[in-house]
Amino acid sequence: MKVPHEQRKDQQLLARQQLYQTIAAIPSGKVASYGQLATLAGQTGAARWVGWCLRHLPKDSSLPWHRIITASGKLAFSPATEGYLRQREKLEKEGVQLHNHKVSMKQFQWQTHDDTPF
DNA sequence: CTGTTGACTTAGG
DNA sequence: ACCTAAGCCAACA
Repeated sequence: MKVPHEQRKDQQLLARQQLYQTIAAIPSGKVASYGQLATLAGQTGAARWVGWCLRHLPKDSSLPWHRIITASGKLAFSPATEGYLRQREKLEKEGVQLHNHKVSMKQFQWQTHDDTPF
């Protein structure tokens, strides 16, 4: 039996792993929002937490972090920043085009009907 | 322990 | 369509 402190730590770790797993499940060419991922990872309403996790992502991580955008269809980075350009580059490489700093709703929400892996 | 900050979201103006 | 205010979670000073 662990002390509550450690249980909480384990919970957070588990949540992060679930989040990573969810992110990894995003198909190429599609994108998802922060809040959406938070919900799928069992942390409904924790969009900022998702942002925090991505910010502290290991450099060598192979997660498709670039497929994560805001709920409004825009990139979370400010335009003209390095992060914005990197993400945009990766997205376009996968066929996701940005129209005036925004992503088309069609590529948004990767889980269209019943092909959800959950 | 309070306040701030950040790869966010939603509801109202 | 853009701006604000509140709410959200974790980390840091």
